[in-house]
Amino acid sequence: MTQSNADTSAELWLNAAYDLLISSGIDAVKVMTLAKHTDLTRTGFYWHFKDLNAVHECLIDRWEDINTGNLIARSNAPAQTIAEAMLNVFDCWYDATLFDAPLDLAIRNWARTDTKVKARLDAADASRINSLTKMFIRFGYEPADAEVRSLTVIYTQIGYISMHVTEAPQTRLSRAANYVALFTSVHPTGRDIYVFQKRNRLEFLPNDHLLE
Amino acid sequence: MTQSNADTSAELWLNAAYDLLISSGIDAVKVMTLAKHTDLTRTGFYWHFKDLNAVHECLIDRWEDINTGNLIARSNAPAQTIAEAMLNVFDCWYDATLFDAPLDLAIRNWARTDTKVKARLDAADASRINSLTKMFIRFGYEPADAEVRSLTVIYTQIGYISMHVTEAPQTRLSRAANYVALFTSVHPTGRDIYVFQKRNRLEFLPNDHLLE
DNA sequence: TTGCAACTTGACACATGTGTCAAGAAAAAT
DNA sequence: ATTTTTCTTGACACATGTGTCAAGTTGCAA
Repeated sequence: MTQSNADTSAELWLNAAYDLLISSGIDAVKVMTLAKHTDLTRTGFYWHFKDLNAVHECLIDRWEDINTGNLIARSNAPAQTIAEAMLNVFDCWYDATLFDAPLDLAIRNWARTDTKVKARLDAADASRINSLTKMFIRFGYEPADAEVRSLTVIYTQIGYISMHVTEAPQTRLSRAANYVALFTSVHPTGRDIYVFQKRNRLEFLPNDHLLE
Repeated sequence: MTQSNADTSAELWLNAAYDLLISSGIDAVKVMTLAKHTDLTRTGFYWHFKDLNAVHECLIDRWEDINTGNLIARSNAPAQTIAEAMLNVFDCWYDATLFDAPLDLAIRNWARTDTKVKARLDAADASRINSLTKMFIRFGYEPADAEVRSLTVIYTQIGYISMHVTEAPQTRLSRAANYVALFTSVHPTGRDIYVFQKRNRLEFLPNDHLLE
């Protein structure tokens, strides 16, 4: 599935590495295994990459760019209210192109055994929390309060991923409003939810009554 | 730390395997590595165990006995009210001898790559949920409702473990009442909390006003 | 003191994995 | 038409890991 849109064969190798990392963890990402999955020869790998570690670096870079990158970008998106700002961040959990949850989980498992990865994960978590904290502060929250709220957002999201929860789209959407209320202590307006729903191309459910 | 109370050297091997599983995952549990950690020789391992797989089985058995075993036992403990029954189950999250959270997490990661372990994990989860569901049903909950509540209990707990959350004892205790209320829709009495607190030898906080 | 349980030492055969190298083949670019 | 990029084939040296075996040691126990 991921191999389909590969321009170069370097991307083929990378995509195979990505698939294996997601499905079986970093210990499964081996040159021999990658060769089987790409239908290329083992030695050809070394034409593209110095060694296995080079691919490892690429995987972490991809994760950092997509996940931490987009989370920070969404927390800096312009908004009139904190509810609107929070829903901007929520895009990450509703749009798979903005936040790769399986990759985040795989990186977290990898970090359990690799100190270098652990260091980059800790740095990423710190900058994610920092960016969210700044968002809350922009909307008038006290710094200490803002940080606790940011931690709660991050913890809840990581817990959700770890549990591999699968909810029906309706369930997910209906909960979004509750989570916003929980995290910000401000109830999103019907308009906020409508815009969020439309932006994420979620199914239109019979909840137009939410509109003001 | 775990090696201290080992009677036989078979237990020494098992404890080393346990420590490695917890800290670095099942891929780190190798005969050579175990030999280094036990200060025994590699070949001596085969005097006690048929092969590596035998130790793997022992680890899963230990996990099943302690975690699934105690969870089911606590959900069957006698209680007057559902709040009391729920707090009986909560003992597992507050008493490390009743439920080994790091082991549960390690087994869950292992199950991601090993289908046999996945099968045993699924079976364990099913019987945990089944036992909790029966508990709710005993106290008059509708079967469908009882199952959703059981799932919520399990999911919350697994999420908590996955996040490696560390809370101050006061925080943990104060949240227990909230969780009971959330899971059962019944507020525990001051007496319930007092008994739970005493049973788990938690610090006595200035909350005697909770008593009826 | 005899014997067994609990090891150690050192070897062997085997599998899987890494990284390198030399000699090519196939296709695309110039 | 020739060069360059993108590979393949097959080999080599090496490391790490598994499982087995033969022969010897150590310490406790009957």
